[in-house]
Amino acid sequence: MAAGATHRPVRTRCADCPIRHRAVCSHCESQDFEELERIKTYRTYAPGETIAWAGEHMPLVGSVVDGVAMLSSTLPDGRRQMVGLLLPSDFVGRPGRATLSFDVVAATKITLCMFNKSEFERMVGRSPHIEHRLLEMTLDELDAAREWMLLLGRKTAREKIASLFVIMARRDAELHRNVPQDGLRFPLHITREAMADYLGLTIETVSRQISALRRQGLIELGDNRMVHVPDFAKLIDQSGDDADGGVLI
Amino acid sequence: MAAGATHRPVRTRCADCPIRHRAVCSHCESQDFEELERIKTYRTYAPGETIAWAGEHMPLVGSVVDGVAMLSSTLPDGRRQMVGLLLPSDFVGRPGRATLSFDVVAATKITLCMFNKSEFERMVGRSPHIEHRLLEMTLDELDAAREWMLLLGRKTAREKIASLFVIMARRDAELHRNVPQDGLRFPLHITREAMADYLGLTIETVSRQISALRRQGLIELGDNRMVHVPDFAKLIDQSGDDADGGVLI
DNA sequence: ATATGCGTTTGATCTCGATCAAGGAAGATC
DNA sequence: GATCTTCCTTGATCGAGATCAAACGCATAT
Repeated sequence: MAAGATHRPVRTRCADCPIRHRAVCSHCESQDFEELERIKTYRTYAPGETIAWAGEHMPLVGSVVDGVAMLSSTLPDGRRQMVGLLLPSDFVGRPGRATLSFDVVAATKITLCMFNKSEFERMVGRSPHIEHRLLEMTLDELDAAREWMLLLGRKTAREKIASLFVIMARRDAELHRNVPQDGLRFPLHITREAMADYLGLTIETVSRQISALRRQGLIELGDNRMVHVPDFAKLIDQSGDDADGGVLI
Repeated sequence: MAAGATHRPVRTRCADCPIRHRAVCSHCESQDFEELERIKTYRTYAPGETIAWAGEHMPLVGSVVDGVAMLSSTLPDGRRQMVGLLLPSDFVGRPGRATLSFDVVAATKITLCMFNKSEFERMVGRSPHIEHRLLEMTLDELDAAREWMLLLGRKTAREKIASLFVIMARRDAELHRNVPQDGLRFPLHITREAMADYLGLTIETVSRQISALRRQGLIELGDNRMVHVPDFAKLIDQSGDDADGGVLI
């Protein structure tokens, strides 16, 4: 970086790095980025493959580069609940913890960008900014988990499906910054089973509700699992949430 | 502290401090404790009183000294879901965030120990250990929220009630370190409505399931809202979870 | 004593989503 | 091209929990 670079926070984005959206000084922290770059490795998993089991020792942390992974939890009799959806740029792993609390499973073909956890932690120990960023990200995840508790505990099947589509649409939009024209389009990578596990429903109910939304013209399913939402506000109406602020974020 | 105090981490507990269970060096960090002591204030709320509204600017952080508070979320049409139960020693507030995401409501008469948020944050900025501890606590809350997602999405009414009792019993036991003799005893402060909001049920279903557990001798309700669990393992059996390790933690 | 109010319990009935069952669509594999 | 296999859809039926309704226990107020 040129001499005389100002000591001012800048917001950078790096989908391949566990610490994304860094709002720290790029000048004094650039060496962190470089070190992260040096130690990173990529790994790809097939759909359905378990990336890590709950309770397992997990020597890596990282982030999703491409594809979708699920955090899920299973009761002794096999009932399963997804407790987190990991989309591109999401953090994977538990800094400062030896083991995972939940299974991590690839929902689609997925590529992760991984770092050795102890090396990452040593870096964290040297740089309080990274720990601060980790805290921010964890608070965001906690908020998302709690929003999901409202969905699981109090929403109807119809509202659950609509909410899922709203969330997927928003996540896709913030990733691609595409300007909506004749409505929104986004890919629905995950299977009916994954949706059911996420929403606390059965696949039959998921299928029926999607059919119903389709019959009412709220969504259209195209090729390659693309979903087209002609009127996003109408979909939000079905989600049970406040339509605060209208479209997208 | 005597001269020659060793530079060794000790685990201390301070129910009145937001940073509880500190596993840091008591020698070099004692000034943090002292500063926390200096700026703390107490405040008591009546049952049902709203401590803070979602979206509100919250200039304080702190922790529960005595009583129970609820974090809850409400849909536009009034359906409510509790997304967190704040028991004595739990942290309240969002360090580094301007506003709250959820309502904070006193479930019982409750006493909080509060700190000015910006003063607290200034302290956090000076001491990376505190931020580290905050991250740990937030990760714990995230795990708890995700456990609860499994309950909300996949457990039956019976299992939900049993799980709640198991959690309350464990929380009480870890607070009082009472040795179980003829089973466990703990106070059930919250109303049927609060339980229903927590479990994603109606008060009628909560009442019926509690009556059923009582008829089967799994729990007994005594005076002053005390619950007696003659055989904790049998209660865990009803919760749907693995009976891993048996009694208590 | 009676009234008022709140939390709780219990009963009767209904409904939404689960369960059981069958068939269809689109790739893979041979 | 035929046959799996996997995922998805749709129909018929069932049942757990919601809803509607009434009454009880217990406190405080009148």
